[in-house]
Amino acid sequence: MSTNENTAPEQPGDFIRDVISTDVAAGRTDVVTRFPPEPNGYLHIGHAKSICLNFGVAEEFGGRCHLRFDDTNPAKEEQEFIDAIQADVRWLGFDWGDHLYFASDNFERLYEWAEHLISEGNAYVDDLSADEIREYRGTLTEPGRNSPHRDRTPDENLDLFRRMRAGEFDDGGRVLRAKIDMASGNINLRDPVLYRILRAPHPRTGDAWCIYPTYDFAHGQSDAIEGVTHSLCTLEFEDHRPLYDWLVENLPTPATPRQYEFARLNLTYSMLSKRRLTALVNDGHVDGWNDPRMPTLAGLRRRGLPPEALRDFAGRIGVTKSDSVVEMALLDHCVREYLNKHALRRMAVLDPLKVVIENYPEGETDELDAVNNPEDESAGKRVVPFSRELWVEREDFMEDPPKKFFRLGPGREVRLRYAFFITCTDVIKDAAGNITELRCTYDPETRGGNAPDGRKVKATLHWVSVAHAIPAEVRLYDHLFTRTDPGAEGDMADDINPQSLTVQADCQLEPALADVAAGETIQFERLGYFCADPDATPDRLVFNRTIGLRDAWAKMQKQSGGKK
RNA sequence: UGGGGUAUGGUGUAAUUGGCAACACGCUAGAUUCUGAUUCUAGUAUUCCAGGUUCGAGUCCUGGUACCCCAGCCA
Repeated sequence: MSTNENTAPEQPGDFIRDVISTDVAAGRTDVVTRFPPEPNGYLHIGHAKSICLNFGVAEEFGGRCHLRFDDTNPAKEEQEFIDAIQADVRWLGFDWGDHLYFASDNFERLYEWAEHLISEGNAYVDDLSADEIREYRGTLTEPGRNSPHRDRTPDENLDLFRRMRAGEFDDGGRVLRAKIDMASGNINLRDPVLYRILRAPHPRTGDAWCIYPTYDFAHGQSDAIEGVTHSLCTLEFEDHRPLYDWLVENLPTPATPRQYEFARLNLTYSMLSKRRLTALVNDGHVDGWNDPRMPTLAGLRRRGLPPEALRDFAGRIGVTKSDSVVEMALLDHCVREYLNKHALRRMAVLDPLKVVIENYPEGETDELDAVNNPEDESAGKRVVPFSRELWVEREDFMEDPPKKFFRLGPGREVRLRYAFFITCTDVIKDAAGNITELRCTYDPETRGGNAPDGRKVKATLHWVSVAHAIPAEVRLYDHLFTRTDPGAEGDMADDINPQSLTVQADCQLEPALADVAAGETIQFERLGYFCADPDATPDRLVFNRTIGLRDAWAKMQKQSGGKK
């Protein structure tokens, strides 16, 4: 992932990198970070920011980055997510080597440390119910009250805690709490719960445990056990840092990791909360976690976004502590910029209109050279078949074109890309007045796309030979939501874009598209970038539109108040 | 009338010890073009507010304001 440019620092600095630089300068040269997902859903583009930060920082400072699953709540976690998350991180382009960890690997040690806390008088078993604990906790402005069980002796607590582990109590019957300060302004310090009783099969530990540590009791300790030096997380954990530090201080941990918080990513027209993405999937608003409209890595991948573009995006948005909303247009730009340089060009007609070249001999076929990628000569050329009957894009013809419309119209001459100039001579309609076919003539002298007499045309159209065309379905995706801030007012479901998916069922592709590798993103000339979808069958290919090309004409039409 | 954070163009970020507010995206023009794409050129617009210190403040001081997070036995 490193560039051959040995000068340009591709990643600008940020406050996190500043902190690490300072630490390194002070002699703490070992830099260890970690990406710590909970396996209760799929990764999304917000996670990509964190992944790029954690792995990027580790690489830049010659350290390492761990992949650690924070799997402390078996009620919500599944093996499917564990597998998917690993696949997504790899796809994004990162490698954790041997450093794959699970918080659950530390369950035994965490349990011992809980007993340690109890022995030191720093934790106690509470019999209060969840409701009572909430009530005793106080409010944001009023201090809490001590639990009546707060002053049990260490021996009594030890006995109770061991019996919790042994399964003597019902789920939720008792908890272990840290003994800190029920009057703290920071609610996380009002005797936070460290262990709860929960009988649910754990994807890793099965039914070995019926008590599970909370996030707070597992995260920092896992960092310490792994030797993580810089524990990077999002802003909402800022209030947890005092607790993180308290636990590390009061436990015989092998190291003292430090937590730093940065702002999570927000993106216009999308929603990046795992809880709400889960709801989109479960409520059937999308086809699954990898629906191409989803901001999940699996969805973006299926839509055809290259991981390079995502990494570029992550680098450009920066890392700060201020809440912000990044425009989707920036992501779009990163995608187009990468694909413009790397994607092969092909021709495909999404909404076919037949053109008959009247002066072209029937049954004859010509083979024309076409460049695979004008931005990359090494991509070579291919041959495109031409014949008397062709498909062109329906919207590239207007019977009564306005002055700004450069494309085909009665009596107009345009270029067919890499082929010939053609002139429209007749428009054929059905009984209902719909245009069913165009009759044209071509100029044999313009073979290859240029006129020897130097005459110009105002437009170049993409096309496909009818006799050689491959049928396909093309799925056009738009923003999943109509608002830049879905769910900001009312129900998120009300903001779903009813036109987020448009299916073009009978598209016609040039033959070279027959054997595109699934997952490869290609430019359909003049239309956009498209990616073969696994839904394809032997007799029908399926393509997803990754993103359209910028379209000055469409913009003009929009601005002049819709189409005419 | 709790605690923790954050404020720089439309958006996201930058700005050595206080020294001409910069980069990118977007947008608007124009040039080039066998993709109305790409590329190129130009333009557009910014320091939350009020005081203060200073020759000079985005940066330092004082006082405000706005917004975000926290009352899971979720992470």
